[in-house]
Formats: sequence, structure tokens, C-alpha cells
Amino acid sequence: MPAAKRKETTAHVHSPAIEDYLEQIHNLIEGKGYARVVDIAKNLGISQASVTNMIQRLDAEGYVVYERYRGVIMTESGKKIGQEIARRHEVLTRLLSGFGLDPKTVHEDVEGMEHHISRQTLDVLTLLMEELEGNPELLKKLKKRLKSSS
Amino acid sequence: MPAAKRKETTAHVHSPAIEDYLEQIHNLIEGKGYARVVDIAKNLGISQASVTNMIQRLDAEGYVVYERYRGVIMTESGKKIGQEIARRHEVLTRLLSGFGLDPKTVHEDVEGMEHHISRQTLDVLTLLMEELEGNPELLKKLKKRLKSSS
DNA sequence: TAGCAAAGTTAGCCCAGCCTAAAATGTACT
DNA sequence: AGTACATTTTAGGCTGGGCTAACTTTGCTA
Repeated sequence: MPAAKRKETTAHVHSPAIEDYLEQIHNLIEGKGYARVVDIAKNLGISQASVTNMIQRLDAEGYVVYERYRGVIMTESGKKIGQEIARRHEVLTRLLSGFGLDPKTVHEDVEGMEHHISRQTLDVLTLLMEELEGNPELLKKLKKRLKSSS
Repeated sequence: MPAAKRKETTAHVHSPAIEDYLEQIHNLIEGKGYARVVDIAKNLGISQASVTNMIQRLDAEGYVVYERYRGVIMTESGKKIGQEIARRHEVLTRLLSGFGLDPKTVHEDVEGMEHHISRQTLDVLTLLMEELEGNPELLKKLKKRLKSSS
């Protein structure tokens, strides 16, 4: 078995770390029009040096275009991933927040889970989110049950 | 900031890798009464050498008791974690499987997500699972909507 | 009971991703 | 233009968790 359990299907696979960076860069560009190393570092809670390092890899792998001391811009493939992760983030957050969970806990869980969700699972979660947002009766019933079990 | 964003609350935190091992050891012991290195390695898709290595760490950190060339047994703290992860695994699996997702996809997603779920989130997911299992009407409605969106 | 296959272990290695310290570059103000 | 401060980059290092190859131990069976 060359390289433990081949990824036979999807070709390009990227690590959670790469997804985190692309998500963050995407968010910053959406929000302020540009993404600086210092902000990426702050948002991810890591050092600026680490960010510079990874940005060079992201460039080498074609996710961003990077020029020394200037900013980064995202390529199409980078944007695609960044948006995808941001979408998962939003769906998970809305689903869990609907139940009134502590925002910090929601955030931590979402950060962890968002890298491990296939399209199919995302569809299911989206569906649940929509149903609960559109069906206050049901949500209320479940929240009550939730409270009584804690 | 010593060690990037302190874990101020929960003291003992263990890595996803450790959780995987403990879950697997727990499952094997439940199923066949003992856990051999070769089986753990097979189930996790990694080499036996890596397993031996990690088992020594698990012993050092008090999750299992290990004796050279003999098996491992789990300590209370190890059992606790193993059971906890197995529980998360089961809840996630039942929830997603209920929607008829491809079992392989379910398994992959669950393997990834199960390490990032707080107690609160687990409670929510459990609730959803129970509601859907006990409310076939609702499940049916959602599955239909799911199909039409794919 | 001797030998052999299977299981377990050790040694040495590698890579992803993080870190700190120090150097380089950019920017803003006088 | 010069200088101070912020930002970015480089260099060097560390740890977790994996690998292969070579060895040891166990346990079954002839």
C-alpha cells in the first residue's frame, strides 16, 4: 500500500491548515479589500513568520499570487476553497447557534469540524438549519428538550 | 502569550491522534476482549511500529497500562475518553446515515468530525438524531427535499 | 523440542507546521 | 532626505506523528 490508503478519487487534497489560511484570507479580502500578513496571523492566532511561510506555499501550489512585501491575491482555485470553507463555517454556526449554545463553544467546534464535511453532509446540515430556522415550533420543542436534559 | 492561546479551562487536552487510538483500543476490547498492536494498526491504517510507539506514550500519560510484548489494558481515564469518542462516533453516524448518505462518506466525515465536538454540541446532535429517528414524517419530508436539491 | 511465521519492538529517518530572533523592507512625519 | 516605527521576511530550530528496515519475542506445529 503506497502512501497509506490512496486518495483515489478527488485528486487535489489540501490540509486543514491550508483551508484555514484560505478561509481567513478570503474573509479579510471580503471585509477590507486586502489581506495583510499581520491580520492573518492575528486571526489564526499564530506568528507572522508562520504566515509568510505558508503564503509562499500557497503561491507555489497555485492558491494565491504572492509578491514579496506586497499583499496576496487569490487565484480562482484559492477563492473556491476559501468560499467553500466559509460556507461550511456559516452553516455550522447557524445550525448550532439556533439552539442557543455558548458562542465561544460554537466557534471552537465549528473551527474544528469545518474541515471534515463532505458535500453530502453539508447538504444535510444545511437542510436541518433551514428547517429549524423556518419552523420555530420545532426548534422550540427541541430547545426545551435540550434544556431539560442538561 | 506563552504557548499561543492558553487552554485555561479543561486542563488535560489530548490530540485527535490520541483519541483515535483510544477509541480503537476501546472498540477492540469491547469486541474481542483484547487489543493487539496488529489490529489497532490495521484499523487505523498505519504501521505497527507507529502503534507501538504511541502505545508507549499512552502508557506514559496514564491512558493505558502497557507491558512489553503483552497487550494493553485501559485505565479509567483512557476508558473514559475511548467511550466518549465512540459515543460521538455513534451519534454522528446515526444522524447522517438516517438521511441515506453513502456509508463510506459518512464514515470519512465522522472520523474527521468526532474529535471536535463539545458536550453541548453533542447534546444538540443527539437531540436531532433522536427526533429524526422518532419522527419518520419529518425525516421523510427532509429526505425528499434533500433529493430534490442534489 | 526445534524451528518458523506472526506479532511486537527499536533505531533512525522524514515532513508539516509551528516557533523565536534577527535582518530587510516599507511608510510616515519632520 | 532622514529617521523611527510597523510590517514582512529569512534563518534556524523544535515537536508530533507518521514511515521503513532490521531485530526480538512469542507461540504453534511438525
